[in-house]
Amino acid sequence: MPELPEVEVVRRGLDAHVVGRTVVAVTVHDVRSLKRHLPGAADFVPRLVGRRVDAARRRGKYLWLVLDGHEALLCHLGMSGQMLISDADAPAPRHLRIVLDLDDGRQLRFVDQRIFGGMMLADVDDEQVPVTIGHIARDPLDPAFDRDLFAQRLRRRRTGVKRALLDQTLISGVGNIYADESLWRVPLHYARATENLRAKEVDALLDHVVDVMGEALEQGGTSFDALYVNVNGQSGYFDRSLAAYGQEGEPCPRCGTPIRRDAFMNRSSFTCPRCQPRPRNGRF
DNA sequence: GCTAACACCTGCGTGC
DNA sequence: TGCACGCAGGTGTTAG
Repeated sequence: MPELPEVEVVRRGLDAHVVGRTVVAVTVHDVRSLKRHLPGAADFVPRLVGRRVDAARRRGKYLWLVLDGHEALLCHLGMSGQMLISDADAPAPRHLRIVLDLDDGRQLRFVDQRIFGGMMLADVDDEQVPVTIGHIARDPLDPAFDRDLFAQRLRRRRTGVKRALLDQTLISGVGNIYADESLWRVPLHYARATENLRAKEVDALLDHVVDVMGEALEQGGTSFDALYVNVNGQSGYFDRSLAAYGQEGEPCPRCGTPIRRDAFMNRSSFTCPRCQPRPRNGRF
């Protein structure tokens, strides 16, 4: 499931293989991957053909290729999206949705099993950020990320700390995996009320978010199956380092208590019941 | 304005 | 063997 480190691995691959190339043809195999491009494939294809890719950029889990002119090809990988660089004659993978033929004879292929991701063309602002993601907050690996502003906004919220971490308008790039890992490291229970968090706890939480994502990035991201891969189709190794996420019943690496799984926001939360006790007045 | 619930979507694993 | 169902979860929309 691509979160910030996985998306950054893909961005680096695009930076190496796609920047400087020109799109010579576009094939849309499944229009559902263009559901955020409201004018549809009939508009998407001719607008993209002939465009040169000037840069590969990212904010949180959003990824975009800056095109010549004031436009970008914006992409979100959703839960199962992949951006693969392939030779044009390589066999088409299952769930191939969109293909960009490049001027070096290779293809940029968008593969997405569950179709939660997609592509769209968008205008960019003066900082070359697509205007359609103007509401997405900066991510904690962004040099311009403002820690004080984040802490201020977090403590104004009236919700649980994990719910806030997953809110991309407050802080971007954090998904279920890294939220659970960061909270385990502090340690904090996911239901701790944001308004009761102490400044030191917010500070520690941010430090751990940055650390856990940095470590994941060094290991090429997290992979539980073949769904997350870099542009060359290779998986990362960070799943071998997870302390809490997906470890139900396994001993907590800190105290040995079995990790517990709770239903949370139609998904799962993993905590150590001893290190991360449930708060009395928690918010879910 | 803020928060929470829900729909979207497919493949895999499990139980019957 | 085949079917039904639950689960995985990021984002946008809608309701309160």
